[in-house]
Amino acid sequence: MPNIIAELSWRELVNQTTDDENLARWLAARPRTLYAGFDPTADSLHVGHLMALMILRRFQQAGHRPIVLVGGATGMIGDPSGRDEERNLLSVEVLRANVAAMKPQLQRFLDFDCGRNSALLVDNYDWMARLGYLEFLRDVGKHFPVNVMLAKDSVRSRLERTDTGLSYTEFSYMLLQAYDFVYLNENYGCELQVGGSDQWGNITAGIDLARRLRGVQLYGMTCPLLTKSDGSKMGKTTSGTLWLSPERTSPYHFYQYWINLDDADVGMCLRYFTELGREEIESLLAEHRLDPGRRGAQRRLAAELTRLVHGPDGLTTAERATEIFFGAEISRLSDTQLEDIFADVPSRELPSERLLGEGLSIIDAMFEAGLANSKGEARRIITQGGAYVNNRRVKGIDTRLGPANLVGKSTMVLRAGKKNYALLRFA
RNA sequence: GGGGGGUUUCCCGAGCGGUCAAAGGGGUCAGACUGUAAAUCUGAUGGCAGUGCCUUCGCAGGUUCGAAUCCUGCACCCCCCA
Repeated sequence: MPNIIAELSWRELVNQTTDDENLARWLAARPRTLYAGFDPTADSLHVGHLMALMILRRFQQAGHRPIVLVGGATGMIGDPSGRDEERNLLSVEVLRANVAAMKPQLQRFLDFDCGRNSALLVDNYDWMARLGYLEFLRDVGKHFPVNVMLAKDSVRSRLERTDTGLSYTEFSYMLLQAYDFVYLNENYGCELQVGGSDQWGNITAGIDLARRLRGVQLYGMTCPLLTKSDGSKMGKTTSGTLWLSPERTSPYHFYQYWINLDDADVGMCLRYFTELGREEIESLLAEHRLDPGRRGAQRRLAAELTRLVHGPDGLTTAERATEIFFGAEISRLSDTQLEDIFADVPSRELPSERLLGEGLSIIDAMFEAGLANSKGEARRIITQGGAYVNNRRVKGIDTRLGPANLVGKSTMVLRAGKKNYALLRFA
């Protein structure tokens, strides 16, 4: 079997393991079953999940069996790890819907139908829900010394803060996750848990519990926490999270995020998120150093990821839109071409009468198109020279738009700043 | 249950009863420079109309010519003692 640890190591995906000496050998001996947990806090996965997904994917390709555990139960509690505030709890119905929505996305990364190492999707609600409190305290809680729990990073850091507290509910979280591991071991032969470095405490808690409860030795591995060189969170933009579902984040925007990635982060992302080999990544980075302006590494990264997440069609759409937005002349396009290319761009329909007579004021146009949240903001953008109609800068605040400004028969392309487009259609 | 501290515009945070749409920082947005990058610099940053009106300082009342600033009640948060 391929040496999965070696593979993960050169990609710098290994932060810590519970057995540095033997883990590689243990994994090479025969196919193993491993799991990673995902909180179903939304109806889509996002970029923050990518690293764990890719790790599971690599394990599967190396012949191991990955289990995706969604925390239908633990999501109701909330993991305090890496959180500086108490969480809001989610309702059962919402969690259910979220879990269901995640499945098709997972299928892009993992093969759920490939024989003996098919991936598995489990929801801990299925076993947690019927667990009685007394039973749980007796069988699980008994094995957790409170002083050990208090020493865990996730708990201690929260207790050190004076402005927020830590509820008993969140404090108990690690017991639940520990129990998950034991449960998966008993029922699916799962012996390894992987997660972000902030999961270390929870993972080791599970390993301890398994040893005390069943006398079995389980393993854990964490990957580094994903942060960008400037300290901001990967996959977060001003407009919010970068989601994996096309409904929430269009392929174009997804693609653009990676194109725009800082030089400093592109190597890391290629290693973490793509399946390109070591040599190929090295040579991409070498080229990039010679001519960073071409953004060759970013382009490749964006292409690989967009194809993986949105398929070849999604990639094509994204690339074509990019071409137009950052190059070609808009005025030559027909209505159908526009519709195609700008499919991702927010559009707004207005009655065509508004173009007649005096015409539509540029302030109203920017506001109606959603490029400004208020007319004051529209005014500001225009005054400062950031407003464009069909990629031509608008000269002044008194500009009015008439039928002459239409591209094709009924469309107008507005832009605020360098990259924010919106369409106005007139019917 | 008792005592103390807190709740300000996107975030942090300052705010003598009037000159507070509210300092400062961060963020964000736009511009310049660039490589659809980073850094830097400039400007903007409650809403609508323009030198005025409206909404905002946890919630609800009250005192006052006038309150984010004072009083009362309520809610939530934190800390300490039981």
